[in-house]
Amino acid sequence: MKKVSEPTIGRLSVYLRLLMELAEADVDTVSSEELASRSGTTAAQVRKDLSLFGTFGKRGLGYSVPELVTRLRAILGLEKAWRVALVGAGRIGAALFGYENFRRQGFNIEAVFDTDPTKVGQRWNGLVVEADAGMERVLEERGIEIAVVAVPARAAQGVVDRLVAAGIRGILNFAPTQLDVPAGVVVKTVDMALEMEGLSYALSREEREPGAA
Amino acid sequence: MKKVSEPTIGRLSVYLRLLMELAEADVDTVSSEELASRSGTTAAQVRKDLSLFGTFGKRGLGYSVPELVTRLRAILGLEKAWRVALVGAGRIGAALFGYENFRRQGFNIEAVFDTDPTKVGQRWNGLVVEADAGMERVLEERGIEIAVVAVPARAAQGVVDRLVAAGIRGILNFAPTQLDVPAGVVVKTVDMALEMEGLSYALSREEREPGAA
DNA sequence: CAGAGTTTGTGAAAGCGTTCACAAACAAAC
DNA sequence: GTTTGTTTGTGAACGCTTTCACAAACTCTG
Repeated sequence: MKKVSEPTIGRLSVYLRLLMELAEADVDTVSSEELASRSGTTAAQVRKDLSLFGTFGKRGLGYSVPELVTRLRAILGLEKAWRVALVGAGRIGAALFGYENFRRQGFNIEAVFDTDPTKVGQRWNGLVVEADAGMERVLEERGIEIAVVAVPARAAQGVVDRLVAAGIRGILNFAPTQLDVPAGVVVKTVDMALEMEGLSYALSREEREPGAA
Repeated sequence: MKKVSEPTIGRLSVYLRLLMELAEADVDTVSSEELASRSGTTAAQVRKDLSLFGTFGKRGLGYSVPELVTRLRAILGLEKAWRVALVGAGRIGAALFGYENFRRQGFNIEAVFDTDPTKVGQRWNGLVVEADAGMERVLEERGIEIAVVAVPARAAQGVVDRLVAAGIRGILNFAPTQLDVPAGVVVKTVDMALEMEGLSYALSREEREPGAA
């Protein structure tokens, strides 16, 4: 199998989302052109992305929506339900916990941890917030596979070290900090401040040299 | 001025964050090597990134921390305070509202909007949640420059159209959907589900072909 | 069933971003 | 002041991703 880039995987997720909408609307066939225009890319890009994983289309017709949904879900590993733990029961943690699109794709939050004694013991939608101290044991007991880190930046590396030691190999990080993990552990960072600074740059730039962007 | 890529801007933000920490610790000089190892990139990359905007270093010595902080803040447009509106007073909106790193870099949330009548009128840290209907007027009155869209996906495009019509040219989008905007308007999307699916892909892949990643 | 019209899959070309490698510039030591 | 050691700035090479372009494969119509 050829090498697959990060951006490609991101686009596959986008295609999948669109395809599920199309399936909902009982559309049964879609062209690369249609998919491209709805996802903000080009038809050639769509075909290249898909061709990395097999040949799913029919020439002269396009792609079968239900089939492509199935294929993409398989490719992205979304056929199983993932067991997820949330570390940090602050506002970001709460937002994530309530995020619909999470559960819908099979990411089930099955544990919530925090250090704050006033938060420990609270019920979140039927799930009890647990003390940070017992984290390793709970991760093991519940077979957690993915952790979401939503703690302050200065605490993040420590948490991550513990998660890695406990066997977690996938981490979604919200702390605005560089994390070091051993090979074999995957970290994705969501950095809102970074995105805002990207906006700031683009807007300042337009004021300085109009029409440049 | 040469063309500057998205990834470069992202790295500049990271460098700035590190430099502010160094400044806090009264470090006054830093090498590209040091900056690189702390930000997870290479020394050559750091120098290339910075060289796009001028020559800030001293050969044989490195970069002056305070000077580079100033320069980066200028480059990223962070010398001014940006007036930001939050559209959508749900959980994600609440998380963002309380996000420290936002205000610290000069992004001031000066209006919050929602359609839900039970939310309108609530006080958020001294700021009253306003009805969606009066959005355009408030944006104008308060000179809002950047909007954060934290509404359900199906409502996002409509909100964005109104924002653009009202003169907003920078949008941070949390809705998991493709947004169409005219040229000159910058949209950055933060898509948590997408990142999770990236994790799912990487983890599934490792199970199928260990050591591949 | 033949012909006209679509749409895919994919090598090849082009475009970008990263890495390399080294001369130039400076600091520090003696 | 000279030498040794360090670090920057940058053209060139490299590698990866995207775009192009078109033959092959299929549909649909009459």
